[in-house]
Amino acid sequence: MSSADDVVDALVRATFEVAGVLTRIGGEHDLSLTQLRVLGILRDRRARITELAAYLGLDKSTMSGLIDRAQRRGLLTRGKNPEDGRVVEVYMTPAGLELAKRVEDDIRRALAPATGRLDPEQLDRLVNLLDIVSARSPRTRAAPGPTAAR
Amino acid sequence: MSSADDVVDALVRATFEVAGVLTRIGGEHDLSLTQLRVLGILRDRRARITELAAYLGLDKSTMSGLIDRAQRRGLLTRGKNPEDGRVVEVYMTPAGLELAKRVEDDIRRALAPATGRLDPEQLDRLVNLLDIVSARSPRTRAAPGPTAAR
DNA sequence: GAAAATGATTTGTATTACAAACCATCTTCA
DNA sequence: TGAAGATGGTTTGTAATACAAATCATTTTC
Repeated sequence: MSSADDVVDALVRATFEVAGVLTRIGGEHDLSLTQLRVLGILRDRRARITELAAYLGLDKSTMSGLIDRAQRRGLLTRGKNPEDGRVVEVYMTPAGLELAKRVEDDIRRALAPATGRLDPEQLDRLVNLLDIVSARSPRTRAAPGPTAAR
Repeated sequence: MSSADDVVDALVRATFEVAGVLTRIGGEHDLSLTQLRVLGILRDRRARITELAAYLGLDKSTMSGLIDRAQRRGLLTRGKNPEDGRVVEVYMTPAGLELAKRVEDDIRRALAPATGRLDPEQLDRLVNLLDIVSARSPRTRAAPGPTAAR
């Protein structure tokens, strides 16, 4: 059985490919891959430093610096937690949200040639398969209709 | 149509997940994600500095340093090109090949829980879909037999 | 209320990355 | 042929990323 090996190859290849696109698009907005992720996470919620660090698998000191620079650029803000004086909550500024939206659009545009090679059924299948791989199954989709057999 | 958006989400999520695994496994062997890629590329062929840089989307000066450190660790070697005195060819040492193999095994092991959630047919489908996304279609597989409909 | 734990920042060091300047080796072509 | 330009790498300088250890401030625990 070579499929198990093949899928690792394919996953790794796709990973580097997508990561390359993300790095390029991020770079066009002066954002590193990590900063891109931070913006992505903070798009719809605030989070504390340690929480972000744990989620991204980074040291809290690394996170501190990352937040510093993004804050200096006016993309996000540090706030206090009224319940616990030690905690720092991070959330996006309007400018940050604006940038995040632009970047997201660019990413969709940049990946369109790749995803565009798939027909709707294949798209659906790929989403489902990736969700399984990411241990996110099953996806709560907009259309709860008859999704391909699973 | 939300599939086109969903697939970007799924791809990005899977990318960060796989990249996280690669970063972790690499780290266990004191290898950055980039160094991991370099080893992966040089596993079965030699390459010149500029070639590697172009392939990885890095500056040649970055590549130079990367090679420096890997060479200092005894993982790879710089050689001359007899046809063109300017060119530096890079290739793995036995120790580098050894390490690359160990890392690859570890990566397969680390991804096994994720890929293991797929049955053989799903594995096959995922490989094919990812290959299409990576503009690599169709894959020349070990088993040229009746692959699932495409 | 002192000691321990927690959340974040600071400091120091290595790596990654880019750009510009530089050196050596081809290539071109006058 | 021999100077000018192009090409392939390295060096140097700077910034960002990342970790670890030390530090500071604020809870929590006993």
